[in-house]
Amino acid sequence: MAVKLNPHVSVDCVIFGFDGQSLKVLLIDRNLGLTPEKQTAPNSLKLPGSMVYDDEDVDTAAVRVLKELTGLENIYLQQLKVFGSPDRLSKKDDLDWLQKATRMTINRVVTVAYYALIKLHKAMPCEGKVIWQDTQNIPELAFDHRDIVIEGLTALRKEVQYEPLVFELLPKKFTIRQLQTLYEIIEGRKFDNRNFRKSISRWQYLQPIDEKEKNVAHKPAQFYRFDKRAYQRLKKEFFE
Amino acid sequence: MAVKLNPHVSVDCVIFGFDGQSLKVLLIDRNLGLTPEKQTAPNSLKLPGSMVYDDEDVDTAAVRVLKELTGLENIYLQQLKVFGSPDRLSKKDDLDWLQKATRMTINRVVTVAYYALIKLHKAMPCEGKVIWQDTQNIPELAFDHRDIVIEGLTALRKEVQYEPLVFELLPKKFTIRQLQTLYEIIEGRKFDNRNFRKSISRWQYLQPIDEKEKNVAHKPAQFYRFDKRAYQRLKKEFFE
DNA sequence: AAACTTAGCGTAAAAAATACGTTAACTATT
DNA sequence: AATAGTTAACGTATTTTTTACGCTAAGTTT
Repeated sequence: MAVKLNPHVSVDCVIFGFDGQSLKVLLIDRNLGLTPEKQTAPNSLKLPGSMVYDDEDVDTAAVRVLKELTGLENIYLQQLKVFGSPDRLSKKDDLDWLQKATRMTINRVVTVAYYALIKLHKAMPCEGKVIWQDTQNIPELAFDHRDIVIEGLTALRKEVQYEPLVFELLPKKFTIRQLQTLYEIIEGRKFDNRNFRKSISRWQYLQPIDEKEKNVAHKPAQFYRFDKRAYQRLKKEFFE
Repeated sequence: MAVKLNPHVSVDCVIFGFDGQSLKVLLIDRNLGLTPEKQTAPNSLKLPGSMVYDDEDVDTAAVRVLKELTGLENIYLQQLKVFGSPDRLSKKDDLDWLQKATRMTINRVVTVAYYALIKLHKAMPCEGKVIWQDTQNIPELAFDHRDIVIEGLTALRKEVQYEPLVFELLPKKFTIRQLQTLYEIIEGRKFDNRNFRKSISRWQYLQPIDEKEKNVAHKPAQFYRFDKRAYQRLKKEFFE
């Protein structure tokens, strides 16, 4: 490895995506491509992450992990929480894997967890190499990564109440139905469609575009887009 | 020092207190008690913090810092954010001080910032040794501690909207006026007293006690207390 | 006893949230 | 060509919450 690592601090990213049906989280199978004897036994799924380079900003390390994996930049990325228990690496499989992956003897890593929101329909270099796990059903993962995912879900559910995060997960053009479905999935409750429309009709940053659904066996829905500039302007005005 | 340190990860605590008039943050003067020639030049004020011990949970380190300083336990304490820029220690004074304080050559520390809320009127062992700085006016501090304080204020302002954090800052018994004043200071805006009373009258966890103000030159105010159990019960019911 | 000061209640109006029914526009099927 | 099936999109009445604003109460000081 060319770059010097800081063997004490890592970053891990909980990357969320929405496929129209359900909320997914990106997981990596650390056994993928390894010969059977090199593989670690169960819980081979983990979050994407990396040690922080020796002279690298921690936040930058998270951006790097995202870029390397998805090819995407300018993604919504937030610090989630630090996981700093001294026995985070207590499972033997995890320790072994870490040693092989970093070629260092490590017995403690404090990790800074981030969560990111991406538009799932975009083509990504990691396609086929990663697992998009449904967030309704998170299996046991490597290290304390299951806890991290759950913490990420909690944070997303909270933040989505106050910030228009859903637009980071939806495609550029979307219908009101898609918007409502996504809110319903994240918040885990149903909305009355008529009242939902009424409430979002106040959002000046939600703009209809000159396009409708096609080839659907029902009345085609209007497409909308998120006007980020309008949103930021309104937010600024609000604070003045 | 008897305990082995992890020279890469530290914790820093933004400790808030309310004296009835204004919101304060606890700062330490690192020159205090040093002979003049040993003192570091300007910006000698810093947040309380510590390196994380080698086998210590990061959260536990923050609890320890709080306990050592204030003697208090079971304090409201939340992770705030990680400050992980590689040039956090860029000021020469800061590096020198760190070297003296830890007796180690350190060129990078990732710090996990926490914020804590305490009841200011309680007696504390650190009394006289620390500075309670008004949050309206935070001077330049050591390291990036000014940024950390500002981040702490932002987090407090946000959280106070959704959680009854104010009761961690108020004395056990308090008046509605004190409660309102604290909200006004944290949120930086005024409330209509009549409407304020109306809105809090729905809070079932806010309970009048059998005591009123004494020796005040006006109608004495009713004292109230925060019923934490009732709050937790109501919160639990809400999520079911 | 009069003046001063903050506590504490109440009502009317506006805004937001909730509950609920019907028509519109398309495709697929006969 | 007509019918059935499906989701889009709109509107109104009711309840709840928020906002705006005025007056009396209960102490201390002079």
